Amino acid sequence: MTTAFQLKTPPIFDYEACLKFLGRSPLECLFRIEDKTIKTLYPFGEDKIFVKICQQNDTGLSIHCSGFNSDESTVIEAVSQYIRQWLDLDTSLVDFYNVAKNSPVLAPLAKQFHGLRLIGIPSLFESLSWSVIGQQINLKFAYTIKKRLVENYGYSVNIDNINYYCFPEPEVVAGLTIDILKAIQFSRQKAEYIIGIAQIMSKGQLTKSHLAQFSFDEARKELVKIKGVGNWSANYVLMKCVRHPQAFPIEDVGLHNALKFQLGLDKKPSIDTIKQLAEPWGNWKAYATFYLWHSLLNG
DNA sequence: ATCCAGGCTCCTG
DNA sequence: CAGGAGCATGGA
Repeated sequence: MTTAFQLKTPPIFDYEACLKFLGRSPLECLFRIEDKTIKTLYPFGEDKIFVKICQQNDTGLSIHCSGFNSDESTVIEAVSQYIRQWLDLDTSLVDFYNVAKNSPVLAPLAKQFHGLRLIGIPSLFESLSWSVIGQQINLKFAYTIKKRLVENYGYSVNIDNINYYCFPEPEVVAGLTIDILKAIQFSRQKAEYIIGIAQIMSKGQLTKSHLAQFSFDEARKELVKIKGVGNWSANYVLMKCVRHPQAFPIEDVGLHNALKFQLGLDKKPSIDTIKQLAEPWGNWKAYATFYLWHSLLNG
């Protein structure tokens, strides 16, 4: 079946700023951007819904869905929720910009990227996996590994001669072996970590809804218990998936480099320096981090 | 060739 | 708890 609808956007929203972040890697394999339209395959139970998103006008996005058997109104609701989470459409940015105004580092970025939303990763398994993959390797290589994992083990549909992919399900990854993952250039450790996470999740011992019931600090402690998930990864997931605004991956090299550049330092700032610097950001540390990451994109 | 990359675990002191 | 070694491997 096919359906189309409009999704209202919040007052402070810049679709093209979001597109720029989404388009940051040519190796991205979970969605495509073409003519300012985002095309992706959204797993919704048995349905793998082909979703096209484009800007309709200043107040809304135009959403087109196809390839589903579920009830139309159910699909519209689910896809709406998915996009609102992905593009963070339900957050008011007014307070963030007030905080940014008083921060020498953030003020210019807030102006430059006005309307940019914290692009998330709604799937818990995907966000955890991506955080593990991204540990201590350059982003290009991380995207390459993700692509191999997705193309080999993710559900795919061919539409207009192009393959669209869903991130692999935990049940699938739980059944893989370390050697299989090493063959697509996971390190042994990362292969162990991601299979372990997949096993925990496929057994239902870790779910996003469960995690969402915890406070930020409780959730962080829960995540850090998982082998392969340290403080950086936990904060990354809480920032991009569970969407705690105070999540702050302070050990992040990209954050360090962005601060170094923004502050005109000759060295990367120390963790202590960053702690002090970020203190006034209060509950907007996740957004601040995201804007700093975005400042590293050129062009 | 050398250093770096969106770190983590495990071991010491 | 803080600090450090070892890990693993492509990119620039």
